[in-house]
Amino acid sequence: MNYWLIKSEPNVFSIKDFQTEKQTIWDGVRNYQARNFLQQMKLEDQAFFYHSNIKDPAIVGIGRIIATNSIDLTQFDPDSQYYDPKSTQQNPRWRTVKLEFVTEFTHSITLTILKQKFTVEELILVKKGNRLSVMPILHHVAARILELAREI
DNA sequence: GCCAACGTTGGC
DNA sequence: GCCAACGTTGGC
Repeated sequence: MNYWLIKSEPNVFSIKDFQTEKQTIWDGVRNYQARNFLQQMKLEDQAFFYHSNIKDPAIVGIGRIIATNSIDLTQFDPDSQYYDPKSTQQNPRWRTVKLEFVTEFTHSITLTILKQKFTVEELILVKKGNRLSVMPILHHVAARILELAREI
């Protein structure tokens, strides 16, 4: 079982929304590196849920992968903001996964804390200017994040 | 709201 | 294939 981190702007989709809706399709990813990581996700992998683009960005909870490597249908929808006119049904560009809500941390782990606890090599998230919205998390880093979620 | 960092686009 | 211009992300 592997760990990932996915970013979401809480104004758009928050951990509370996730909890309420129980499941969500992680569509709209339009970055090749992030797409490739989405494709590598396996059933039962877990994803740390990160709130970005707010005053105190933080890891706020966890989701679990319940469907892998699905076609992202929004790429074919001209009315979607994620519409990609260059993608074809024969050769779809963009993939997605389905996630199930697992937990919201009682104490979220802020970016400030993450920067104190982890190096850029351990956790690319803490690198200045990093914009990757889907990334793998090393096992030992995941274990320490889970500890932090209990300790704080 | 600013702007650094980065990815993408398109002219050449 | 290079790279300037542009658009977006996201921390601050």
